[in-house]
Amino acid sequence: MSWTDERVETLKRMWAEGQSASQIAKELGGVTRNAVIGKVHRLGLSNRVGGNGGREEAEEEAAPAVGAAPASPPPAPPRPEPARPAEPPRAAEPRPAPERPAPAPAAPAAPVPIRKPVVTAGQPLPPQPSANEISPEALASVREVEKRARRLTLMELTERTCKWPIGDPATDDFWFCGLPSSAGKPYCEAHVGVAFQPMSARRDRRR
DNA sequence: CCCTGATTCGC
DNA sequence: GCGAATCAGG
Repeated sequence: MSWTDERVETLKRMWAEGQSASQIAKELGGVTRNAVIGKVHRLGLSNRVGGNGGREEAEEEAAPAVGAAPASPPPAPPRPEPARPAEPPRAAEPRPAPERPAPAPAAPAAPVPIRKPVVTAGQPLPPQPSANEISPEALASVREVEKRARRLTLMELTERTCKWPIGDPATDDFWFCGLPSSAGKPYCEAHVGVAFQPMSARRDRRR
């Protein structure tokens, strides 16, 4: 596969959308995420500024002051470092405002400058499956599984981890199930059972 | 272990 | 120019 104009365009578009390199690679096909990243760099669109959805870490290397480093300094061949241009003329978009597919009725993201435990308990919990419309087996399965949940944080979730929220988001007592999700589904087997119910299963409960 | 992007360097 | 290997971090 080669970087045709079309493929490059797709790459640019998806990268601008904030898609990860691996997602782009998957979409394009025939390339790895490394290839995508390499291309991104060659195209000079590294810094994904703007509504940056992904986090980046930029660690600085401390310059070894003087003398030799005590433990195993590689020969360090001559590394001609071209002078950096003052500032790359990056188009600065104030806020791309990427469309979010998820309405996310979650807790209000209050501007909390404080890092203290803002444990505002007593908030209304997100809708939890009520026992009276779920099969006893599924319920039991869920309770069982939640004892073994991996208790993942938001950042630890992946495409193949169960994203079922457990606990109160307003407190520290909150995590995601994190067990292996069943193929293509957002939840593990147990939570799929309570998340997706055939209409027939929720027979008219009397009001 | 899953993931992320960054960098290097032989091709 | 390309991208696998490697690195570095979450």
